Amino acid sequence: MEADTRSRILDAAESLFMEHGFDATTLRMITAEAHANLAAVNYHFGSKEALIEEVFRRRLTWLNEQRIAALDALEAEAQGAPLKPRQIVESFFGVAIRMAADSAGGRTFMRLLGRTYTEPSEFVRRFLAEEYAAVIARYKAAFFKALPDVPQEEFLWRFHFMMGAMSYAVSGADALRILGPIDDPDPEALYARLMSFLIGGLRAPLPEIHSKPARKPRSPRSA
Amino acid sequence: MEADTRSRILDAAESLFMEHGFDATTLRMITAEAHANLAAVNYHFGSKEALIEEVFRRRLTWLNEQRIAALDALEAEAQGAPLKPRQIVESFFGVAIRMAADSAGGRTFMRLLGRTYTEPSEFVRRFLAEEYAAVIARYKAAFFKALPDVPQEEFLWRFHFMMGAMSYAVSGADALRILGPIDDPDPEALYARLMSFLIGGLRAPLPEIHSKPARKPRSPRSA
DNA sequence: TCAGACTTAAAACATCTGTTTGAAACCATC
DNA sequence: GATGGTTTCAAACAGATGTTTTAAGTCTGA
Repeated sequence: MEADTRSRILDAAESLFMEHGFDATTLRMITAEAHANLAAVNYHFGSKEALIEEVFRRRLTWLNEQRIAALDALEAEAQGAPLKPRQIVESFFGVAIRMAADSAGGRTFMRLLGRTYTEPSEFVRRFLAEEYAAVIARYKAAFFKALPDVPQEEFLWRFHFMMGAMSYAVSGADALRILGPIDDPDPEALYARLMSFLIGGLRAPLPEIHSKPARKPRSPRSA
Repeated sequence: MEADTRSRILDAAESLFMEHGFDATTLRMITAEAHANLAAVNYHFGSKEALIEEVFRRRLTWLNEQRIAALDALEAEAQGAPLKPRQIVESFFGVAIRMAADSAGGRTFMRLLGRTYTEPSEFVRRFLAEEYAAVIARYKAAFFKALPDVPQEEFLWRFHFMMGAMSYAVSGADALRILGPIDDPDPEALYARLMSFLIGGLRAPLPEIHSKPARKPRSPRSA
């Protein structure tokens, strides 16, 4: 019934990081929830930083392997022809949404991951960049091939926007409470909704960019 | 040149919160950057929590007033007719993007705000919900009137996705580094890009949702 | 000018932080 | 049963944290 100490610590840390953030979560909170001794974190992982990295690694590696495998399958089937944008979007974000639908721990992890992209802490961002390097390169190439008429810079921003929408999608009802009461999402419906929105945004007409700066209202400096 | 202590503390706190997050930013870091005594924070604001709230309040109040004023103007001009979705989106997110374009402190603040929507800390979320209550109610009403064919729940999710995209848009190049090197955005170009994406997503075809009575996630086929 | 409020300053407060220590407990293998 | 490596445990560590205290400065208005 009880997993080993190492796994219990990872589960507790994942959940608590999600709930309180990295800095506000103390090792004492983690070890208490994991029914482990305080020293166990430093024994099994070496430091709190190393624990944070391991919390991400154990799921993120699998997640990105799934993404690459999905892209491999699509490209094999296409036999060198460009993929449809929708296929690429679905394979990248679909894997994530499916993981978020996993009640076990995937949901907690995806919500944690979503808010970590914009995490201030430098070492976390560097770590994420490394973990993502391979999969991002593959998907960038696939998108550029699928949308040759879209300038690269333009597309990168759209991809960035899509990540933002996805992040909020999995962060779910918590942040949505600002907008008012809403049902907890059925994963299938959430997936359909997000895909529809993402494809709509991705395929939107390219913006006309004027160089002339518009007048802006003055914001308050101090009060 | 030097503002008073209170303002210097607010500016320093805003910048440091943005860079390191709330918990990792200590009062000693803030007062050092503000060239103020450590006790000044508790003297002027009462506590660290109250300081955090004041950092948001001084700009957020103004921001949401601008939003309501923009909506007032649009609705006066329309004389009771529904607004165009694009107008509503532009007035809500345009104000924010314009504030983010302000080099003084608005940019720092908007980036801080963007990542705070998903902030774990309970008291911050409650505070934001209160600050947003009025403006959200107004915009919800305007959107429902402009898009009567879109179910309310559907729209709330799309609004949520839009907030996510906007949050990532202003968080900007930092998070984008994961995707690879990219120029720091010209505010006008960023505004045009985001608007194009948001409108595309908002106007996307409604997803076909195989309705929700299925409580079981991951059930591949059911009615 | 002097009193009284407001503001700054230095130091100390109790508490909490991540980490380390050294000994006990466990557990498979001989 | 003894051995040696692995894992747990309670206790302590040095340092940092938000907050409070007490005293000194600064400004304003009569």
